[in-house]
Amino acid sequence: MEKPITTLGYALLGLLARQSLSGYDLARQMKAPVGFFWQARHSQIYPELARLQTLGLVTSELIEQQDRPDKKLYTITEAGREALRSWATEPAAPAPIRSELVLKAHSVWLADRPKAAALFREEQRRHEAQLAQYEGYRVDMERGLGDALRQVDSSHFASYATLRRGIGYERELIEWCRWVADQLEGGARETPG
Amino acid sequence: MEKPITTLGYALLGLLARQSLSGYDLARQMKAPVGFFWQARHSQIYPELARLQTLGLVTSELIEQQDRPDKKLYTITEAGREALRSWATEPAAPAPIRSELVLKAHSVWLADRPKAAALFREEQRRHEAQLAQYEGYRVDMERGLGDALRQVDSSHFASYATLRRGIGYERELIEWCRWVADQLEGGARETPG
DNA sequence: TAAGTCATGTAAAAAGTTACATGATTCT
DNA sequence: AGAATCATGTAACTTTTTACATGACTTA
Repeated sequence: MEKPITTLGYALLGLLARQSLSGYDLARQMKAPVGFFWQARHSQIYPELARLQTLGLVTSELIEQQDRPDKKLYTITEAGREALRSWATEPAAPAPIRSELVLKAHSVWLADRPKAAALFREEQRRHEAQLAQYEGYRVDMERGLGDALRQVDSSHFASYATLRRGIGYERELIEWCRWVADQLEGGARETPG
Repeated sequence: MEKPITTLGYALLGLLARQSLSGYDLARQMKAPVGFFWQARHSQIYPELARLQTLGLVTSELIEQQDRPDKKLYTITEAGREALRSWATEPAAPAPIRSELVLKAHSVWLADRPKAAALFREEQRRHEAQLAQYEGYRVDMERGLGDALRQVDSSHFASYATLRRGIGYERELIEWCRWVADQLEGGARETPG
C-alpha cells in the first residue's frame, strides 16, 4: 500500500537532485526554465514537499537567518534519487496538450477578421519575445559550459536538452501564429497577379 | 451574477457550431482532431452540456432510435454562437505546457543510458506514427477541399489551421526526441576522428 | 457466448488555481 | 509611508480523471 509519487513530486525531486533548496526557492525554480514544461504554485509545492518527506524521499533542515525569515532547506535522499532515476526511464504518459489558442483557431471562422488577425499577431510577438529569452539562455549555456553539454550524465546536458525543447516549441508556435495571422489578413490570395 | 462559460464549454460550442451532435458524438469528436489540443471524457461532457443548456447556449432534442439506444441531439443557439464568436478574439490565457517526457529529460542525467535512449527512441516513433496520421488527414483535406481551405470564414479553414498546428507540433517533437536519443546513444562524439 | 459499439449518466478522488493569512526586512 | 522581497503555510474552489452503474443491440 505504498503511496504513489506524483508528477509534481518528481519535478521537485529533479530540482533537488541538482541542489538543496527551500520551498520558496523551488517555487522560483518552477518558473523558468523548468516552468516551461511543468508549473506549480507555492500552495501546491509546500504540501507536496511535506508529503515527499513522509515518504522518505527528502529531508529538511531549518536554516535560521538574521536578515530574513528562517527557511527550511530540503535535501534529496538516496531513496529519492533512486526513485527519480528509475522513473526517468519508465514510459511517459502521453502528454495531452491543452491550448486555448488553438481552440480559438478552431472557431476563428465565426470571428471578426481584423480582431482575430490582431490576436494571432499578438501571440506571435509574445512567443517571439519568449524565444528571444530562451535563445539568450542557450547562448549563455553554450558559452559557459561548452563540451560539458555533451556529457549526458551531467545535469547541464539535461537542462540543455530541456531548453532545446523550449526553443523548438516556441519556434514552431511562432511560425504557426504567423501563418494564421497572414491568412486572416488576406496575405495569401487565391488568384495571384 | 452570470455563470462563466468554461473552456470546455467553448470547445463543445466550437464543435456544435459546425453541426448538431449528441453527447456521445461529441465525446468521439473530442478524440481527434480537436482532441489534439483539448481533451475531455464523457463524464465531463454530459454535465457540461446540461450546464450549457441552462445558460441557453444550446438546445437538446430527444431522437428515438429503433436499432440503437435513444439519444439527445444538441444544437447551438444564436446566443451560443455569439458567445463563441466574441470569445474567439479575446486574448487567450497563456497555455501552460505540461510534458512528463520533458520532465524526464530534465532528470535523464541520473538514468540508465540505454534505457533512456530506448525511451526517447520509442517516443520518436510514437510521434512519427501520429504525424503520419495527421499528414494523411491533411492530404485528404487539401484534395477534397482545395481553395475552400483559404476561405477564412469557412469552418474548413479553421479545422485546417488546427491540423497544421498539430503537424508542426509533432514534427518539432520528433526532431527533439531524435536529438535526445542520438545524444544518449553517443552519436555525437566529443573528439571526432 | 463473449466482446464491441452505442448511449447516458453519477460519484469519488486527484490535481491544480485562487484566495486567505501572517510577518519580518529592505528598498524607494 | 508604501511597495517589494523573503518566507511558509491553509482553505475553498474548479477542473479533470477514474471508477461505478445500466442496458440494448451487433458482430465474431
